Amino acid sequence: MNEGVEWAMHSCVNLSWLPGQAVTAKHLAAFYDLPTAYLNKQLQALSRAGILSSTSGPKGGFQLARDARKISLLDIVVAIDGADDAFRCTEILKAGPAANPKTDYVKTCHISRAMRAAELTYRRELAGQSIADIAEQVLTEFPAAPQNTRTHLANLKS
Amino acid sequence: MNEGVEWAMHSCVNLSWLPGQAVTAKHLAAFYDLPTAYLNKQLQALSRAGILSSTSGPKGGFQLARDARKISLLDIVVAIDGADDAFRCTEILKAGPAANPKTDYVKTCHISRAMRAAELTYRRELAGQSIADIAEQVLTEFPAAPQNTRTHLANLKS
DNA sequence: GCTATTCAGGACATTTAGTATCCAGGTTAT
DNA sequence: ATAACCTGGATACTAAATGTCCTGAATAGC
Ligand code: SF4
Ligand code: SF4
Repeated sequence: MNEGVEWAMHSCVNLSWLPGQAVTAKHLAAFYDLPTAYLNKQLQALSRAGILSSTSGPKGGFQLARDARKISLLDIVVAIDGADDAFRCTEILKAGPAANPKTDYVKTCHISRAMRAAELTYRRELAGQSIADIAEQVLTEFPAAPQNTRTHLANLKS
Repeated sequence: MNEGVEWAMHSCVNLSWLPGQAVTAKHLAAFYDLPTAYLNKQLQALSRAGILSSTSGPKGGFQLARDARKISLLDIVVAIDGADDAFRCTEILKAGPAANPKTDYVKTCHISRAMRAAELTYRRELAGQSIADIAEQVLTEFPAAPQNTRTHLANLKS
């Protein structure tokens, strides 16, 4: 899985501590010492997916485009890593004894179906977890986290 | 995910139609028109994992090392694709405001935990499906499948 | 208007992982 | 002895992930 997924999730949690405030890609990158230009690409992907909203110009940056409760971990995975399944059925059955060009083996093959079923449970689990859920868990364990994040970012700005 | 997983699963189902019979890598490859040497590597991995047993020499080949009911889809995925999670926590928190070299973020980070939980449901689903289950489903839908597989292989031998 | 800041995104370059081939060595049935 | 077959290392090729750079467009502040 693309490493940017991790960066994106962390960045979204951080942004959830700063509602309505635009944060530049440079600052989000400096936060975890990530390559700015590359993180920027991931943020653009989140923006295209409607998870973040961006504003150009000075005082511009990124912020959550909607309530953190409405942003699931699956949303982020799909935005960064694509919607493809990990298991790719290449329909090798087309060369086997039951070959039939008209058959869609992705749907009929039982192996393909079993793998797809597993992926669906994976996605269902991720869809049930939102950025707000994560933020709430962090808040419970580390009540100072939001303030720490804000001051850390403020120090970067200096 | 490694393409060999699909080859391996298909090959295992085929082998389940021929219990106690050794089938060469060449024939298993010809069955679906796969690159022999490369499929051979996957079969070796299955062999090292104890899923297949191999015999050298003429009349040699591969066969299931244990009852197909005891071979789960997860066993095959792990043997071919490794046991690593798709989501790799690179512990970027170590560069953040709460940095603490002693902390194992893989275990403490809530994002890491959420992703791990999803992977576990994925694995549980795959662990619950065996090669025998797949073979049984195929048999129900296509009662002639085992015989077709055997004759197809026999024709390749000629 | 001018300038500095920032996002948007295409064009690369680099690195890593997946795919594929080949060969030399060991095993075994005939 | 020979031919068939697995084992595993070495190597090449290809695709994908990772990372950098540069141009262009938007915009806040002066
Ligand atoms: S998973 Fe099923 S449909 Fe896909 S290539 Fe394998 S056998 Fe064919
Ligand atoms: S899993 Fe959590 S702790 Fe680990 S690197 Fe990702 S965000 Fe940081």
